[in-house]
Amino acid sequence: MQEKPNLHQVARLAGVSIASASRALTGQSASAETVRKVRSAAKQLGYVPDATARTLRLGGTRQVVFAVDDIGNPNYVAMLRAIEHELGHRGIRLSVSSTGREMKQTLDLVRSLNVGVADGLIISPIRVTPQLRRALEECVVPVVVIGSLDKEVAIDRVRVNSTKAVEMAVAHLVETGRRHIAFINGPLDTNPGAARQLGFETAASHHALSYSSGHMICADDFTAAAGLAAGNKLIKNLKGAGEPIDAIVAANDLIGVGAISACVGAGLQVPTDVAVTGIDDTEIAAVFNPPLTSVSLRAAKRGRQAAQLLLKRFEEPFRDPELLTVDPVLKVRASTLPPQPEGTY
Amino acid sequence: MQEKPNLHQVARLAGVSIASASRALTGQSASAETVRKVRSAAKQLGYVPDATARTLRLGGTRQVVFAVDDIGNPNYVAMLRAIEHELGHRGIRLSVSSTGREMKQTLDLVRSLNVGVADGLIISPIRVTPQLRRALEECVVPVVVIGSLDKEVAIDRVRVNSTKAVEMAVAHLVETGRRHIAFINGPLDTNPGAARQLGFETAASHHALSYSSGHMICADDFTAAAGLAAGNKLIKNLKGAGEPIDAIVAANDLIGVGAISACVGAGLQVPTDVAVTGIDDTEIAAVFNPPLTSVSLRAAKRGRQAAQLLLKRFEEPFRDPELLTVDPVLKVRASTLPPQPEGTY
DNA sequence: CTGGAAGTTGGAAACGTTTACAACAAGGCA
DNA sequence: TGCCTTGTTGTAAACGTTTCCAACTTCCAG
Repeated sequence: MQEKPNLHQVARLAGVSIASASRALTGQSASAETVRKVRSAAKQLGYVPDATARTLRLGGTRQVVFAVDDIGNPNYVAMLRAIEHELGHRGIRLSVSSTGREMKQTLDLVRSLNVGVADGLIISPIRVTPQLRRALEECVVPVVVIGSLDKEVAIDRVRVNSTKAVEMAVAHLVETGRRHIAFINGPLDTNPGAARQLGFETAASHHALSYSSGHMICADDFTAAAGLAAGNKLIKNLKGAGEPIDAIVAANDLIGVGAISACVGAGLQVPTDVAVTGIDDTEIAAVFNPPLTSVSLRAAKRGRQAAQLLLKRFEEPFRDPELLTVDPVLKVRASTLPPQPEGTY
Repeated sequence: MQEKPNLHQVARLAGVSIASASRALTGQSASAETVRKVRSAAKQLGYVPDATARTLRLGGTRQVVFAVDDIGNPNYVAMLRAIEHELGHRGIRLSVSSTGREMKQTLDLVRSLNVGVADGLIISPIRVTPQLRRALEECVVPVVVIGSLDKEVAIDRVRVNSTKAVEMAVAHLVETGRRHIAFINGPLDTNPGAARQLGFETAASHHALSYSSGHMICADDFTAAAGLAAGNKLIKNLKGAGEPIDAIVAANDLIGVGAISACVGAGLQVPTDVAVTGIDDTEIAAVFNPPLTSVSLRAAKRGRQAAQLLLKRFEEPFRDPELLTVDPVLKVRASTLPPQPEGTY
């Protein structure tokens, strides 16, 4: 820890005015001699310009905030990496905020942007209240939303059809011979939860699957631990009701992983007895035991696109808001191998 | 997006000087009448004080940076949560930086602190070069290191004995009847990698285990994918050499998870044929299939302590640097059940 | 030799806030 | 009444930077 010198001291040491010192360092018009003197003085003192003062003068911290509910979810980590990559080489720092389930924290965060902490916000909220929507609309810096917003608002947005993702998962299970499919969702009061619920019900009726309310259960959140708990409960309930299942669709990979553990704990083989699918296609899916079939929601691509939208808006603040949509893609792995390997026919 | 009003406008609307306006809002001496007028004017305009200007005047952005190599590692997420919790209710924002394996990025980050972007840094580096050590020493803001630093430097630090953690893992395996133990480490040029290597070799000789160099392999990094690749290679090598193993110690949970997948892929049952242990006791350990025995390195506790050290240093900038040590604890799960259940004796 | 162009320089203002200081009013006490 | 205390207010300086503007030098063409 050392005291940091300021431009006055550099200028004094170089024997020039602070205006000249500033120009010499920022590369404005200055004589070669002045530049040399100032550079040398700056180096000698270890001078670095103060970011706060510069920000105040210039307007614009070169910082963007990325806000998610749970940074522990690998899905968001994938987004984060993509955003960081996109913004990083433009000299923009990324500040990550894991807001958790407290809506107040999220609101505080958005409001804190109004005090000039950052130049922009990329947010992927799972719960959207009217307050949050208003806060986002009224934000003094550009906002890009990854996900849903219920009502149309004039904000740049990247979305993915996760309803369709669930439908794809169900279709895949049906195609590989499963008919008794259960669904472990996340909380229904979240946007992803609601969309996926719709997807399951649509697909179930489309494929004329018979299912009862006992086939659907909601985990407390989108984590593996919650998935395990919900999976245990689901299996117990269905066993009690005498309704066997041969497949589980999980609302995301973490829940899916928890569900597999629940199956194994209950003595059910995956995929022999029960097939399991996840959603998100996170890193864990490929290395789980067995590897988890999952529907990719293209987190990295969405992150990249969100960053690009934000950059575009920096350039042209008054563009019409844009809505980008990416399509889910199915990744088949061992957790949904057919009960009798197809090769045996 | 709206234009943001400043204090001048509030003062003008309230019919007072900006000094009075500032005092009224910050709660200094001001008459009830003035406070009322200013408050009302501020609310009417939607005024929020500008953080940059305030920072410039007051000194001190209320922001701290947390830097890690890979935010995708749940271990760091646990630290992050603890730090955020500790700093959050003191009104300090936490900015997360995932520096990746590029040393240059880390150096840039540390240097960027010298421009006044944040008031402090908590860093958990896995590779420490002399340059990095120097940059940390010369940093103008307080730094707390979670992890090793090779040489003693005058910086607050929280450490854990991960050498001992590996020894505990090996001891546990030996106690449960394993004798042919392999080790999948992370990169040896990292501090955790080096410490764990030492731990394995110490423990192996202490328990008089016979092992060849073929029993030790290094994954490319501390991820599950690298663990899977290394696990595959390890199994193939040992099979080629005709050296069977009955246990694998992995340098962290992600590698451990990858190792289990490798075993399963090679037709080895876990824990019946091969026991596997991880390190870190991250969330994934409890929900994996089978649940992974792991040695907790108390990530949350270390994060909390690091945050507290930083806060203490804010209070007293010239305290002597402190070194806190936490002890690892073993969490036994199904991945190391003895080959013959102990109950059968 | 003079006028202007081109290039360089320093003074001072600005960004938006907080606060030291002085001025002022009101009130109490001798 | 005069003096001191107490409380409130406004002016102005400060934080560290960038940049407008005017002044200065140098040089060249007329």
